[in-house]
Amino acid sequence: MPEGHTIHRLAADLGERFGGRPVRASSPQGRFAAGAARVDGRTLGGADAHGKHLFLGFPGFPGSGDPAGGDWIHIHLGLYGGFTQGDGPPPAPVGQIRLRLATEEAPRVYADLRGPSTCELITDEGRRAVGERLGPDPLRADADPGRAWARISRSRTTIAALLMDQKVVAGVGNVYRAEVLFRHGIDPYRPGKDLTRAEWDTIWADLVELMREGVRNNRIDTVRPEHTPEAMNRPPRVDDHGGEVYVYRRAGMPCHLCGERVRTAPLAARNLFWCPACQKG
DNA sequence: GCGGAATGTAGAT
DNA sequence: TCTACCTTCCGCT
Repeated sequence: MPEGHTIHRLAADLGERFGGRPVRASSPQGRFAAGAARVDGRTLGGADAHGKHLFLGFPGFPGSGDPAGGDWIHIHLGLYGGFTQGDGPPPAPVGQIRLRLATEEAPRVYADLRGPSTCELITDEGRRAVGERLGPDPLRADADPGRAWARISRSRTTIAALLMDQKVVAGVGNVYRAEVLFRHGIDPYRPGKDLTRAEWDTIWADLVELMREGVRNNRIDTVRPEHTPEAMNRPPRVDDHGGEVYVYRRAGMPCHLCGERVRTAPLAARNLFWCPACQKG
């Protein structure tokens, strides 16, 4: 599930449902028991996302004397973590629930977190430190694409690997990297230093649009209007990811634009997908 | 029911 | 470059 759009959507949803309200926090599974106990009963100040990192903020108690005063729950979903949200009282826990959030006052809502690679309690300073390790996030208003360009333009590493490096750009995952390179006809194996500034600016602007759309729809759609199944009179994609894409997980199938077979190869520990005919630039 | 892969990353080697 | 993490879902038997 999780590329940056998923995390930003979660931050928005959790902030809307729990923000400004006292929240019961627990760890039915037990692995986050101490952290949950520390924030249990406190008011959620807000939820924030940077790249694939989610932060739930619990301001310090008034008059507690804490200098910064806050605690954050820092969550990273990893490859298969996820939230299950619902209305009403939370059901009896099923399976391994690392963190359960619930309200006791109406409207009652709950959220269960399973399988995250990270779920830890951090301070304001810790929150800042995580942010400083990450590159600009196309979904954040404070993002500076120039910071990413400074690294890309000096690097012999392939653009496909650079896009997946969270220190360079935060929030892009395997689907967005494959799709954005296809959309601009860029050979995924081109070294970063061979890109032009104009190409990078175009890629960045496209990521901003695609990922915002991803937050809105809670899924990844990258196919332009003229290439949708309806527009091209082809069958829609049928798999669990939902969205329409050009090349991601379409290895061996014909390219929607030229009919060439989509290729796949491991790159930066993941399977890269691309069309060798359309992506020669 | 089992094996494998998956929108990810840290840490060891 | 490899392994561990540890959940879900798919396809195959």
